[in-house]
Amino acid sequence: MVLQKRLDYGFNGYQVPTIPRATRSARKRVPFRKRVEGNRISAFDLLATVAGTLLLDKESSPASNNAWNAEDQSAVEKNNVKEERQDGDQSLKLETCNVSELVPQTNDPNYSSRESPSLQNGTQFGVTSAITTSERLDYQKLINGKIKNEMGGLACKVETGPFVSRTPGDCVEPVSENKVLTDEELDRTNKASSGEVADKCPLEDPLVLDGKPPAVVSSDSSIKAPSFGEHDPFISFPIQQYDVNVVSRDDDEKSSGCTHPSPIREPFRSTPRIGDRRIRKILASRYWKVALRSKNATYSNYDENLKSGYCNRSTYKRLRSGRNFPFKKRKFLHYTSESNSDGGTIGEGISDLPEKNINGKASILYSKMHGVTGEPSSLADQRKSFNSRDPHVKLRIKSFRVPELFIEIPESATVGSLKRTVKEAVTAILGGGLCVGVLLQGKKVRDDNKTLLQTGISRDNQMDSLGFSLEPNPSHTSPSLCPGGSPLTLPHDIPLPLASLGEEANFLSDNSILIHEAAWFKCMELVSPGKLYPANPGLVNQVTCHPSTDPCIPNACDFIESNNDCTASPTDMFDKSTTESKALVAVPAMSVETLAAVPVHKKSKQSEVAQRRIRRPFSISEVEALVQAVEKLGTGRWRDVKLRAFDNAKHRTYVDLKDKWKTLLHTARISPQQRRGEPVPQELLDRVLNAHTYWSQQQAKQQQQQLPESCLPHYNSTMIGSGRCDDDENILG
DNA sequence: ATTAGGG
DNA sequence: CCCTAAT
Repeated sequence: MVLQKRLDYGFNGYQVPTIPRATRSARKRVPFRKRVEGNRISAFDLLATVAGTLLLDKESSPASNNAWNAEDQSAVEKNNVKEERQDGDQSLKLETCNVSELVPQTNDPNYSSRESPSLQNGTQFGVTSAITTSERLDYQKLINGKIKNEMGGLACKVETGPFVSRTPGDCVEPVSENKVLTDEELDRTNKASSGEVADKCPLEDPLVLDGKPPAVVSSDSSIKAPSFGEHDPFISFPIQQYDVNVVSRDDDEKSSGCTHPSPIREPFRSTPRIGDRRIRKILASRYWKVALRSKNATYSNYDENLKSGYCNRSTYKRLRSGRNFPFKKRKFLHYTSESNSDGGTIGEGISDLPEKNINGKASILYSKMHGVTGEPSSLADQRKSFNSRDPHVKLRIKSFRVPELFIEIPESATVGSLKRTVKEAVTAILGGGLCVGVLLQGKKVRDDNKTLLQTGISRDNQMDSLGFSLEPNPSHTSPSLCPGGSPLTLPHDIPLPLASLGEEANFLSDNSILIHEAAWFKCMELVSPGKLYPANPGLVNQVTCHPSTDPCIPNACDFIESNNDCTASPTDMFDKSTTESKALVAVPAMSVETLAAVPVHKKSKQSEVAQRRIRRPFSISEVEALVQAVEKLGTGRWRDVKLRAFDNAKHRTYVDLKDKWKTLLHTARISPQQRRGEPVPQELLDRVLNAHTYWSQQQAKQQQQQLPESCLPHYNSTMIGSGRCDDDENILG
């Protein structure tokens, strides 16, 4: 129960920082954003925290959880029926967590064209598949703020699908994921598993290495593709894998680029039964581990827990949607880069590996990387440019994938604009927002100063296990990317925990993590499960950062609550709620508002521009209509002016009209020489002045005399010589 | 949600 | 046009 509350509580404010301005009608006023600087927490701290928490959670009784849930569900449903279809946001997500396929070449010409199936299919794609599934599911939940009822069964299936074949209704083992993770954590931290000993390095797991991607990939299409909202002009396309590679792979086809809603009920592709617990555990842990690298996966972790643990999709949905209500209308014009790179290695100069470590030839390779969007097919051809001089290491990277993108675009947008948008996003990523990671035998090569020879890359026997990964560069605020937060990328192999932070965590170059207040909130929740910390916007939270030198050994948590000025504890809300279910409804709503306040990341200028509405100068006829309406209605009734004269102009809000009147007035008052833009006929400007004068007088009179409206004089537009007052709507008549 | 006003 | 404050 505690877990349930905590999870719900902590998962908000997610994309709050990025509040794009789309169509005016769709824009949602959001509370003043505040910054909470200095929320720092090390990934390891969080790991330790959550690991411990999960250990506790694992012990919680599923039965009791379900009991609570069943009870709660009805209550929640009653309270939130209206949230059923609050949002039809559709977003386009280009997702990939991928790694290049690298085809090492020896001097043996016969070897040159050989692929590295183990690395590709096993190490990378298998993982990717798992992530993709979970992320997509979660993504849909997040974006749409809803889960179709049909999703419930699916949700359970999704949770286990990739790993163990289960029947659709199988929702037992609600904390199975936790359990798996916990075991994994124990493996990692104590080098001793509570159960069987899993491979220390999952990447080396034979099943993963040479196995095909989990069949769940093919079922991805059944999860994504949310239905279009009726009132939402935006379309989202969950394009999970934006594969720019040259080599087509069947594995990915079904999960890539699907933009069409698919029957959610499509049965989950039955996965080859893997009964072995150990394998399952490994896979699951991998799933967790990788999933956390995406903010979406972030949620999926908990979401899965939530769903699987309580088998109650309705409650889940409502809680979810309830929490998200402030954002239901939010539109995302920007595109956000999200890291879910498999490597998880970020920073520390890995990005410059091509130049440094692969002399000469590397530059070609690198430039080709950047040119991926333009002419990806030429990548493979670059192989020929690798001369075969002995001291050189010859590499062939057959493909790269761009990191995950998240794009939302109005459905009124043209296909061309969609293409451009995607292109820009991809280009932006490739243009500098990337790190390149090097993987050797599944391990990240962090020391950039080592030579290839020293590292062993030059040895033929190592070539099979050499890989590259494209990863968003957290320190790089790529233009048009990440306006609301840097990608969730971990400096080390950080399993699950940070997933809970999602986009709210920014990883800094010093291995510390700048977290949003929401993230802080989650942390505190995890640290003190019994206590619901208030999400006080003014709260300055700090978590010291003690990155461990051993990525496998998380440090102890060291939270420092610098100013816990709790004024309104959410627990108070529980006190007023008779039932816990109500509290569960209430708390998320509160947390949303508060959590909504914390964009840590500063928006780049370009993203700012991208979000800004396009400038649409008023035409003369529009000015005419505006002037006429104001003459009739007076100033200060902009809503009426809008309805009267601009009801059809969706892009003109009453605020716009008010602003335009303001500028018109200003224009009328300045000399013609000072005016810019399309000249407004002097006649109109005169009318503006007259109307303004008149209505100002009326306003003054009204204030002085406190006369009722019916006594006010009739404004006669003919007094300025041009207009006629034939308007029956003139209330002053 | 509107309105008013500064930027 | 944006953003905020005040209704």
